[in-house]
Amino acid sequence: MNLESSIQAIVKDAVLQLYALETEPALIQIQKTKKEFEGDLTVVTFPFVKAAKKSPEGVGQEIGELLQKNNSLIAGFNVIKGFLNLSINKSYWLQVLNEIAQTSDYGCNKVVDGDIMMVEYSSPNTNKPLHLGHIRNNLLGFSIAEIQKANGWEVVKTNIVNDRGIHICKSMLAWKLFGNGETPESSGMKGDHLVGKYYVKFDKAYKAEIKTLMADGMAEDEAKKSAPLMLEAQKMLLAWESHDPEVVGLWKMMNSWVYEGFDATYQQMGVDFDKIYYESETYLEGKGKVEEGLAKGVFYKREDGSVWADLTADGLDEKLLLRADGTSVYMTQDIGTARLRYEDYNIKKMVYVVGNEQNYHFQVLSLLLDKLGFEWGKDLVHFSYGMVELPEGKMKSREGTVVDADDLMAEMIDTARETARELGKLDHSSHEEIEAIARMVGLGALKYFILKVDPRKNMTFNPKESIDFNGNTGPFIQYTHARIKSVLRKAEELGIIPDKPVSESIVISEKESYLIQLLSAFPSVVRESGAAFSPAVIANYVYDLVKEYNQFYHDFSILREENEDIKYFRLLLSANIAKVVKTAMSLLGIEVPERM
RNA sequence: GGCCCUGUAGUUCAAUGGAUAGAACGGAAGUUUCCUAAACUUUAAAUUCGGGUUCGAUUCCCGGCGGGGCUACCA
Repeated sequence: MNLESSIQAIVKDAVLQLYALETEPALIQIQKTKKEFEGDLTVVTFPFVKAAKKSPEGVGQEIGELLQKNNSLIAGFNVIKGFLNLSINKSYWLQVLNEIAQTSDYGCNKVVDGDIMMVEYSSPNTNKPLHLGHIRNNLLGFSIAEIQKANGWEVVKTNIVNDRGIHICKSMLAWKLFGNGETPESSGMKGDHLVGKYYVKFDKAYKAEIKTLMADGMAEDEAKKSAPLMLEAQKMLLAWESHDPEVVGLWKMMNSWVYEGFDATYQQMGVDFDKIYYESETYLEGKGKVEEGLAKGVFYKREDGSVWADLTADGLDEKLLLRADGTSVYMTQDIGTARLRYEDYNIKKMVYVVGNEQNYHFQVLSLLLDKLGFEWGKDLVHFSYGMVELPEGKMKSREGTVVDADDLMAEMIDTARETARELGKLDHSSHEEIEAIARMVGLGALKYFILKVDPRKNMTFNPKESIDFNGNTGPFIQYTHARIKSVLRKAEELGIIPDKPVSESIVISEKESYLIQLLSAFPSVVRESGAAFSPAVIANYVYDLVKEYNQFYHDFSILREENEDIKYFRLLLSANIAKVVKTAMSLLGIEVPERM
């Protein structure tokens, strides 16, 4: 039983005794006391005022007195307006610290017991390299997977690679026409970037064709449809679908370049997958289900042969499921992939990490799966996140305003290395160590920058302003961890290792008990972040913790403290803050260095 | 047009219906014989507008204004 629910229970009894008011303990509002007031926990008294027929202050005073009299946990209280601020006994906090210190997997909850959750994220197209939008997707996907693991789920991280379709044919065609046999080896380019180059080349040449056609008097729509390059790309797609060996050979070769590139990017980013699905292998899977739905009368066929779902009764539109020529669309494929996944794994919960521009799609998907009789259709989770925008608006790959993932990560690492050099931080470190730390810090800055924002909201990234390394940033948190580790190393040289409980009778400061209180909140933060699908909850928590610790570090001596018990206590406190920081950051997919 | 999301300091972000709306960057002013100054301290600076519900609204509801998205036989 945690402190908050204990207090709720005691307050419930007090209210019953004083005012004969029956309340649900869970409805009693307990909050952490604001920093500017004295106390640890605050009871909001307004809800009892009516039954008590007294002023909020009076109610607070009465409850406070009763609690203090009857409960040794309460060391004191004060009432301000309708807020009853309770001070908790310091020995209680020391006891809490000792418990935290002895819990090796502190922060992990058994909210569920090993049920399988599948998290789909990344889902790239194989015609261009990953960009900043993918970075947000990948970081959120990886992080939420880690967070759900910490909450007891067995998580299967999955990726569906969009490796077929007209857009893939475009880069293939451009390479065939303009490539002169260029390969990653011959050009020294990373495979995904090389393929992306031809995707851009296609678009340029295609636009030129449209322009020419329009100059000859053709309407724009018509020109777009009849440009020779587009017709050629469509022909290529048909050839691919009929397994034309030459086209398939080209496709395999170029895709293998892309995968090599993606693998490098994923590895640098520190994300991974347990199971990868390829659209080329799954895109026909949904058709059977649609036919089934058609037979059941859930869907209907139009005169031209196309198949539709009528969702107007559910407040949505009509949705196409099979084209007139019998080929499948995005929605059909997602139905098929979902079916496959549930055959492959005993999934209890399916999570799609996909941008909020597809909210409608997933609303429909959920409904369709439900109509098709999948009992899990209704409660699939669309982890919908906001776009990353530039100051001038949306990133547009065709206008060359996308921020490339590889470039950005490399820049961040360079900046980290340069900053460390300027500060003279790593003058005595080996080359390998400097590189490892620069990578941790550079990526830490980037990842924290992205993850601290509420995932649902759009966020702005200004490429001209570099991501900060000071203030509310990843490096700030990493630095604090490194500082603590440094103190712990020095303590170890003195023969002090904080691995035993501390005496619960020593006198500690408000700052110190507040730090313990923050530590004690960690498991519920992890739970809340999992329930809300928000890594930002953890990011904000760990920042608060570290900010408080830095003030403590500045104002208190640790190793120079003369009282041995207090010195030991501060070491134990510091060690456990480092432990929680490390765990919390790992849930964000961010590593923390031992020194920096 | 219809549907959905969104609007907080100059900027980027916080705030289960609760106290004097928190931070960071940027601005101004400080702290280093002392465990790492990527730190710490002080300071100026914000809830788009109008109604409603409530003891109490940045938060919930209605309306106006602004921003974004979806509304493809693309994925």
